[in-house]
Amino acid sequence: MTSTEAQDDTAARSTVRPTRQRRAVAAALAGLDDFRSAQEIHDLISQQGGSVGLATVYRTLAALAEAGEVDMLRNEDGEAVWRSCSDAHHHHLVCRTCGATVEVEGPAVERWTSAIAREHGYADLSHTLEIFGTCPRCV
Amino acid sequence: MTSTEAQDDTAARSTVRPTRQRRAVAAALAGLDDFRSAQEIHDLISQQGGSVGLATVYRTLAALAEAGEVDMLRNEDGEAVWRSCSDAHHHHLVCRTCGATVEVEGPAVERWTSAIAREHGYADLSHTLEIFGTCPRCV
DNA sequence: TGGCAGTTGAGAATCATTGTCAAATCATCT
DNA sequence: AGATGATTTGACAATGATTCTCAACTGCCA
Repeated sequence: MTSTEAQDDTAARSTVRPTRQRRAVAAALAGLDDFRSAQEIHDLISQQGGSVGLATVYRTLAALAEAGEVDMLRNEDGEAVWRSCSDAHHHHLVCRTCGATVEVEGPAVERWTSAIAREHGYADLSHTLEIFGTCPRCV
Repeated sequence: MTSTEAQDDTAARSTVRPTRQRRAVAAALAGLDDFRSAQEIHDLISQQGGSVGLATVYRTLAALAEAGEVDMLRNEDGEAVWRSCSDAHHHHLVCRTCGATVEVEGPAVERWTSAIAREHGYADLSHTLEIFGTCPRCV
């Protein structure tokens, strides 16, 4: 990836086709505002009468994450969970119990991580920052 | 767990026995300064002539992590990796290639996360913050 | 020195995630 | 409409990490 994002002549053809399945996954995500596992999203689609293979759900989620349309993070059990998100770089405040999520931004943190990394000569940075807690509704 | 952490009269006996296996794991960790997977630690012990079951390595690492003597985090592949650590709360700057790690502290970040969480009414907080990059030695 | 709670290990069992590959779909060209 | 080649899908196998099971083993203290 990251190479021929092309749209030349031949090899062009954006490749990513908006199929029924992909739309189903996107729709399921759109109807949620908390992080869910691939299994849960798969089940959700089934419950709503849809039918999409689990493997396809994984593939679609991976593609969406790659495209920056959804965020993927690992809950405290190490399981991958997804959620649709805004474009800008941000982090999350996630309820450990119900999954309710708040997107938060921390420019200062971004600056801090860059500074620390630079200070130690690390390049090609990335970072993870998630806050877990119990939301007000879960007492 | 989380129940009878007791230390009364009878049931007392700190329970955790320093066995050959546990010492081997601790020793292996002591000889490292970067994050390693349970498998790697297991292999390392074997290479040094020791013999400890993989399940035991997992159990010991979990116990050490619980006791706060080692840090456990998930690398970008979602695999759990461990490393001996200092007592104080801190975060890590980890080389994506060789695993070289720098412990870093960020009082400001701690304050920020608390403030954000409080602001949204979240309680019983915890957070993860890891910085990944390529260390100077790995270009 | 015995007895027992705490431990261990080998292998089975889970479980999330990814790979395989033939069948189904699509977009486009005739 | 019909042919055609590329993409996508899905059922299922394959991986791989982590946990569970349970009989055998071992520190420890009386």
